[in-house]
Amino acid sequence: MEYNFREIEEKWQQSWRESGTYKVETDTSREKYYVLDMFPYPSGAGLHVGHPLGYIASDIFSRYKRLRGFNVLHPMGYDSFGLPAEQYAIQTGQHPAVTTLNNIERYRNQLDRMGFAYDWSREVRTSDPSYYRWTQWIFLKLFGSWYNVASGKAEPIASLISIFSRSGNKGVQAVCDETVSFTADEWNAMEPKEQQLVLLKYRLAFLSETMVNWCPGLGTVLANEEVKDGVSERGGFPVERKKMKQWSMRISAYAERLLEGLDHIDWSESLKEAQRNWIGKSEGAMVRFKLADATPANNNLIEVFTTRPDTIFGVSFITLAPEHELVEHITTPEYAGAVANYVAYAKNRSERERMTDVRKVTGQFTGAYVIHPFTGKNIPVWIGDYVLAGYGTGAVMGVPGHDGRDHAFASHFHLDIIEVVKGGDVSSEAYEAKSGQLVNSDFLNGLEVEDAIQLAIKKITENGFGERKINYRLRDAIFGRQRYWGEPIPVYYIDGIPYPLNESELPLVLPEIDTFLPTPDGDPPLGRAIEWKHNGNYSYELSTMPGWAGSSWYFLRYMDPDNTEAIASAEALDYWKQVDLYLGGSEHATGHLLYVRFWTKFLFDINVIKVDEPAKKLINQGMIQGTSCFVYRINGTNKFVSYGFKDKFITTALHVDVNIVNNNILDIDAFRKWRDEYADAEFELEDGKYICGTEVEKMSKSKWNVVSPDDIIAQYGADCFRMYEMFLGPIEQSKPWNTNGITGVFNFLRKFWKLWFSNGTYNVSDEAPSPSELKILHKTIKKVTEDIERFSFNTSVSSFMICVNELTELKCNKRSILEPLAILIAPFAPHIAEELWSKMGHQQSIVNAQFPIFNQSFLADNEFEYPVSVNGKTRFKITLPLGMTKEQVEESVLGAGEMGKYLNGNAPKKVIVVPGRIVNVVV
RNA sequence: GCGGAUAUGGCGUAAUUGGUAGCCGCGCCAGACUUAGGAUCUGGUGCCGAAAGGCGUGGGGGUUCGAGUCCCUUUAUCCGCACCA
Repeated sequence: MEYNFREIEEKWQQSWRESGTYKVETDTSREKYYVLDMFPYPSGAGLHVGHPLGYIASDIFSRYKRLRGFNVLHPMGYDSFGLPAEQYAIQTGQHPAVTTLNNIERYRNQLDRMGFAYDWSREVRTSDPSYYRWTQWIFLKLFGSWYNVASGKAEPIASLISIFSRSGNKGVQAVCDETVSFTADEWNAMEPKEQQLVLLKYRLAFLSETMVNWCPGLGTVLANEEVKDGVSERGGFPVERKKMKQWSMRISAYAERLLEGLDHIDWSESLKEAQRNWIGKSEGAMVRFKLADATPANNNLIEVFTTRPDTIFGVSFITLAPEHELVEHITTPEYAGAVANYVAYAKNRSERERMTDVRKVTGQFTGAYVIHPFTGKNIPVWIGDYVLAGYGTGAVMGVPGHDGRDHAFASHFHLDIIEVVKGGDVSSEAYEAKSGQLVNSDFLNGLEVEDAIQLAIKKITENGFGERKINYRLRDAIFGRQRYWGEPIPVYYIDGIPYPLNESELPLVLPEIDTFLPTPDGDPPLGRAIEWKHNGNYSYELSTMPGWAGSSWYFLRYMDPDNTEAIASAEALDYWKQVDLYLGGSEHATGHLLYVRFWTKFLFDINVIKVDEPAKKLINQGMIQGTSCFVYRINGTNKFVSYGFKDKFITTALHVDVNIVNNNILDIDAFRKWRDEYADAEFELEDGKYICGTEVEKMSKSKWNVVSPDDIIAQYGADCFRMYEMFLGPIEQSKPWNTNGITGVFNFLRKFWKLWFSNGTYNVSDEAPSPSELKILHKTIKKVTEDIERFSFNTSVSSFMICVNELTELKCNKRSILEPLAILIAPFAPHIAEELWSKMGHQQSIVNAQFPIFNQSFLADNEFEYPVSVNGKTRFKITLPLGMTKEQVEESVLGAGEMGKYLNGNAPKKVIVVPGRIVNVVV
């Protein structure tokens, strides 16, 4: 009987589906293990060979854990709200729900063919009202909470209201927007509307006037991480900065906890580093400079943030961001025109330009001066677009001697450069190192930088010029998208004030609309749902939630996906707790993975869950890149030249479908048929062939380098595909896709299969195993177990190959060896394992078997060949029985005849014995 | 500029704590069976050399009896962030 993977795989996939093999229940009598894949956005292109890499790895691990007796939760679902389906709807009119449904069906089909052990009864879809009802519920909780710095957690807004009515906001330590202070009486005297506006500044989900990344091409705002190099990540449309009234999430309240939590989770260092970087904690001081001429705004003060308060005596100017609110108040009439011009210039310079000529120094003097707090000297106030409005206070103290950007600014505008730290030549270049002695700095003179920083902060604080301050780069997350295909924000407006829906009114279902474009007067598409009103009267919020909303808590929903009373039952939440192993791409480092940690911490604060990190361990699978192929068209013609001639002409490289290229040789007939415009293409060939150029790139439809797993599975089967993807290399490494070695894996599976058959018929014997067979088996058990535990699946595949080669050589067909071997391979190649398992007479699925336990005693050899090194070089070998003590080995080696010629009757200087490994003699 | 990672045969890679570098697979070479096939089996395959032997983990240096592994330095590639005060 031949290895017929097609028949086997179809048979078992059907059997698993019908008998619910992978269904999991909450079972408190057993130890749980939760393995999660980052759920996919179901795109129209379907899966390519890169997607399953992580899914296969997590599947192997979850199957392994199950064989080890754990109650394993391993679910899958879809992040099914998103822009592409909506863009498609705009183009074709097809409802995004329909597009999404079709895509999901295709994904499911492809996933099923790979034999994954998902419990599909727990599937979630973020676009399903029964799911997003709870996303909206979490929004309401966030809306109804504020962050109390004193208790270090989120609290209900009611507690804040009661504080306000008792003692105003003076003693309240909250993370909030800037507010004026008020007393209890003032609070109680406020109109309800006014009170709501104040509360909005404290809520964790809040509405505010903020600078946003506006993308006219997509007609929506985008989050910082959705903007790359000044254009939108999806679609590549230009993005501009714009002030808009927007929903945001006060993630900044959690900055410190998000940072601190990284120390307690087992995530890759590079990923943690990326998050630390994104949070961007810096310690320093807030310093206030008094304006020389009185200005009504802001108590006559300019606040700056600095990490180098020690250089306070080196300040020779102050720079404000052009958008800084004080600019218009402090500018003197003499400079008003120039300042207005500069502000306009900076505003029109797009994000992209700002990024591309970072080093271009521009700025403008305002005519205003501040007074140096210690020296009393007048210091000019400038504006410059190297200062960012969004970071710190939007103002910096210019210390040209010790900051490169300030130095460039001062040099360009001929401002004073004062040396205050010794160690460099400040006339030519800023000395930025945090070491050296302070000079020209009054009470700081002679101190080292570290000490000077401390003393400077002390003096600044004592004199009321400022205080110690920790600043974070992390910005609050914009939460509204002016799009249709997302969760409606469960809020309605009365008189411009947002009010939350009642929990009982959820879900607020997305209304049907006829066109998915903004309304003629510029409202988001939801503005087209004219009848859609709260109580028939009040307008709902017209923006929807961003893509990350639904994915920020989905790991919890899998625990109890059909619950209609809560996000999940307390029982399920208590049992499954958090994800033990999370697998996904590193591209989510500063997006999804930060937001999901944020929401987890929030849900922890409000006692919905008992853990405050979503995933204990996280592995980033590498990306499988595609190999793009190129043809070279001579410009202005329909003539294509082979790779070797491309530099002889002026050519344009064009992507060509990799499926019509074989070994870099273009199938010319297929190319002519590929597109009408190429039907009469002409070619210049090399040796009668058209050679394509290649490049390794991200696999993508637009690059025509997508390889679908379907073709591979059709040719070699899912088991082979799974093992081959693992065999390619370490899971975390990115690598270009190629099928060069797949025949090796396929041959292995056939050899493996043949162990159970002689001359084509099933033949397994009940004979007792020999010591050498047991040794092979246990060597493999040991290796594979260790490999799986450390996620080194490529080496496990190698171990299986060695094992099968050795057993084939021994013609071993003994049940006592083959049975454990089948279990061992089951996580990797579940179909073939299941088939052989049932051939051996088992009624129950192999997934319920027990993973074989390694037994050291079968490995023991009775002798070992020691390589004997003399002065580090291996000179000869000596065979000794195992189990000798260090001293016995040493004695035997020194007594060996060959040792004599190195010793010449002298005693060795030193003998190093590593039992069972090596002996080294130093002479 | 800052941060992170990687570097081993022709190729993908392996080498738990420093202990015989190159497992396994691909490719290649030779042979067998067969006959024109991208099939199967057997043997070989880091480099130089006829051999003895020598050299070998991006380069240079160090620690050690012994370094792919530890330390310093340098180069290249990839990824993330980037006027963050």
